[in-house]
Amino acid sequence: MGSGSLDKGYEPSGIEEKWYKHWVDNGFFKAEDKSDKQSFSIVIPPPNVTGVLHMGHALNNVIQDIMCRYRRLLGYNVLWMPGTDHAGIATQNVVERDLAAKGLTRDQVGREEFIKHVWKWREKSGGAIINQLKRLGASCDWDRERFTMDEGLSDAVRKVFVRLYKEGLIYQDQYIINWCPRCRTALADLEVEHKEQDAYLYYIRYPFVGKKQGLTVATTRPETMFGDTAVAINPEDDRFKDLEEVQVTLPLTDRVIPIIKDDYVDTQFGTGALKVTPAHDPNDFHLGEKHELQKLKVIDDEGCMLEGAGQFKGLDRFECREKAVEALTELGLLVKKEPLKNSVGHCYRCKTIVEPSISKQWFVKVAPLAQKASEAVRSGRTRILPGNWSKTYFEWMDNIRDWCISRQIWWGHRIPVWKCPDCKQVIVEETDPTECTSCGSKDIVQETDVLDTWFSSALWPFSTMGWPQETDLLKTFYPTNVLVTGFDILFFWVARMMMMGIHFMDEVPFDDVYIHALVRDEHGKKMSKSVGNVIDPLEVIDEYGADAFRFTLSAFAAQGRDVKMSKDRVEGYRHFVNKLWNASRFALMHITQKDTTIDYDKLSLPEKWILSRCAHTSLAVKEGIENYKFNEAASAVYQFVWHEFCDWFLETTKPALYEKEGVQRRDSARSVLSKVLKDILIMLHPFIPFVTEEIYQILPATNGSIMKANYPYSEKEYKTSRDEAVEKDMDFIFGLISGIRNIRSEMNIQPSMKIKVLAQTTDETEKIIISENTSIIVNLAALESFNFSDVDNIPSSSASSVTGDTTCFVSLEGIIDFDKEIKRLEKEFEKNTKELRSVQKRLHNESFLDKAPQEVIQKVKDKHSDLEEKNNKLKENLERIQEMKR
RNA sequence: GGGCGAUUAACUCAGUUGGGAGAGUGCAACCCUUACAAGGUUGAAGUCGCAGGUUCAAGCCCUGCAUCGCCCA
Repeated sequence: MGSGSLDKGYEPSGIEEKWYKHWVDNGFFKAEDKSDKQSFSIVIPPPNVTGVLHMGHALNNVIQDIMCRYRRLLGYNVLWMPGTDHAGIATQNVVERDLAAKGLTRDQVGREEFIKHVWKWREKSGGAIINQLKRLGASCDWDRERFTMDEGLSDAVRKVFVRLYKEGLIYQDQYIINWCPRCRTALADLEVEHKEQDAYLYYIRYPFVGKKQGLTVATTRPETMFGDTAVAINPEDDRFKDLEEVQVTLPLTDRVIPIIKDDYVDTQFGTGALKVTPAHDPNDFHLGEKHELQKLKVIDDEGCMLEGAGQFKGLDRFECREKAVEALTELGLLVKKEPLKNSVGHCYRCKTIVEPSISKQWFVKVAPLAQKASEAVRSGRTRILPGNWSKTYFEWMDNIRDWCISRQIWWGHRIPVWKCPDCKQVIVEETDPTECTSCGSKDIVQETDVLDTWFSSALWPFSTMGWPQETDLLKTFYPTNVLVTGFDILFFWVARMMMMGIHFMDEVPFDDVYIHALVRDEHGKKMSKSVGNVIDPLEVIDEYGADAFRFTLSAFAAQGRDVKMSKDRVEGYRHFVNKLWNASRFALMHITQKDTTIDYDKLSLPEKWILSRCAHTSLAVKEGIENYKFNEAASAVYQFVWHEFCDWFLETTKPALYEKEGVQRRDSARSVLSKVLKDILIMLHPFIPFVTEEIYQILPATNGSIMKANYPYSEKEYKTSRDEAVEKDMDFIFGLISGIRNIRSEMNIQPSMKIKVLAQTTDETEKIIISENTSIIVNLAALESFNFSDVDNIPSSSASSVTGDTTCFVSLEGIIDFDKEIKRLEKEFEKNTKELRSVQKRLHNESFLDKAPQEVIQKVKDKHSDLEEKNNKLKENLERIQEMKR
């Protein structure tokens, strides 16, 4: 039970740290390994251990936190599994940079020493992002935090590798792969980013043997010519119909290479003659396989030219390009060069241009795994939301190529393969071998490569829960309910988790995959350091508070659209938090510990109304969160709090609270206020956890932490509270008040000036509603008096407004401006007439009456009579005032 | 070249079984009314990208086009 009061203005800085600590200290984020409660689980997409929190992480984790906090309010046993991945290449780069600052290279320190350096770095500065997630309010079960290089997860990696190898799904082969000459490692196809660049297309003549004439080939990469082992033409190409030559000489070398024919060659591109470099181009590689061409590697691991380049040996590949073109020009073999835009692959970690290169690497044979993973989504076992992403998923899964998993770096899971140099035996076991299983030699050597980081990330949903042990945690929480991620790692990660989960757990890793938007800057541009449009989430939190920031992300997180972020927007939602704060401050002036029960028989109309709207809102928020429509949930509660609870309810209820209507009315108002505020706080807690906890703790009629509260929705409560008839009656009163306020404003009546209003109606129901709520009208429209009048007693100089069947006449004795009032009424009349006409048009349309459903026709008819009635009244009022003017 | 998405008020965007267009910000006017000026009241503002089609009825469904963006090759 709380006590005390709130400071005058909302100040986030003090409260956030305090409550976060309170939650952690009390173990509120902890999942139970075994429980009778329903379970709900999410594994975090592990951020890089080198990472710092950016907007994408913030959105991603706020969404997860909303779901976890919401499920806890529903009484679920919730597991939100946190952790980081070891980001092999990225981390190695960071540590190498550190070493370079001391004038050292990794080769100088050696593998073992280098790994020690990485661990030291990790101790010191790795995982900073974890603390940043805490600033955001993330309610992860931190005691279970995992790291992909932890012992347990490494065991899982080992087991998976061995099993896949023994099943024939992992193999080693010479193949064309993407090589980053800077990181000096192979990359998976996915890890290459293609960017459009300005380049030239060089036309080079390859002379026929002993002749001047030859075939002209077109290439963007002249330096690879030294690796050419054929020239290919399309057999259907008319240009080469009469060609008798079968060989050409390769310029700048003394080699002679064959002319081959293959319908793969695009006759539209270049000259129709294609130089074939099997060792340095993926397409040429396949062509080379087909035609059994030699694969001549001419570029080394650092991007420098090898022997085959002759005089250019040792040059950097791009330098060689220039020099080779110069030499060709001198020989008169460069026919022309023309500008061209082409797509060039870059390393996703260091942005160096990758070199396609032939190399011996380890691969996962993914087709059989992908097929099942694809099927799981096709059958609906796992849902990808929004649904259109499943198309992208299928597209990839169905055209998947084998996954290169070996990396020539040191930081990562070392491939558990040993080779015996004596008898060539390959040993792949779960425990480290000490001797050759075949010849018994002690002289066995372990593979030096490590595994791709994504290989271990692919096991994340079950390796973090203790697999390969059969833990309670796995039984309770696998498969997880949902995976939340951006689409940028749909292939990298989601697809691979699906494959591994299905293969090793016999069950998909998650029921749903929710793909959220990317966060961009306010103009829709991708945030990037080089453009300088990055907004640091931590700075935003410092400035506006985590709650305002979280609410902004939620409110903009519409499905299928990017989130455009700017500090102005956050400021707007900070105002909302402030509004909630002040409404609570007001409530605290009135409610007491005793106001815990509501006497449902003694409620006023506004009280019934706010309870009904509150029930409506709790359902809308529930549905929004459960259907991943966080923006809908956020705006439903925003609308309710600001424009229903604050704007109308608090205002209507003030007289009762100030005891102007007796003690019984006061207590009723207090109890309703107390309940609704409490419900609002709980509904809002998943979105803005800190401020709701702060207020909840102070509320007199609550106990303990808001994290232990129950979400305010049940079918039963909804049925008793929701009352659409009440909402309609209340809307009528509000409409009436707005009508009078409009007159006040348009006629420039000072707020301090109290006015007299006479109402006239023939509708008995409206009469009753009005009489029961006159005081509300008098208060909110700032009236001196409000009375009924009969037809004959219409006050002479008055402005009028029509609501339902009721006309209110605002008496403006001596201050009325006839022209103004005529204009005002004319405008209203015009608007109403326009609407009336369109409705009439539909009712005169026979096919409409014939074919539209009965309810729709009835609705239109009702609308018609309302509009018609209103139009008559407006017309009467207009005529009357025109009469008065004369 | 293939695929996906966007186009609605000045700006940012909502708008699912198709029934006649909404919000926030901004703008204008008035107001320090005892929770809140980080506020209140009132108001102005849109041929829903263009052109066809389906339908009694289209922002929503279909076809084509334009512009912009993303992914894959």
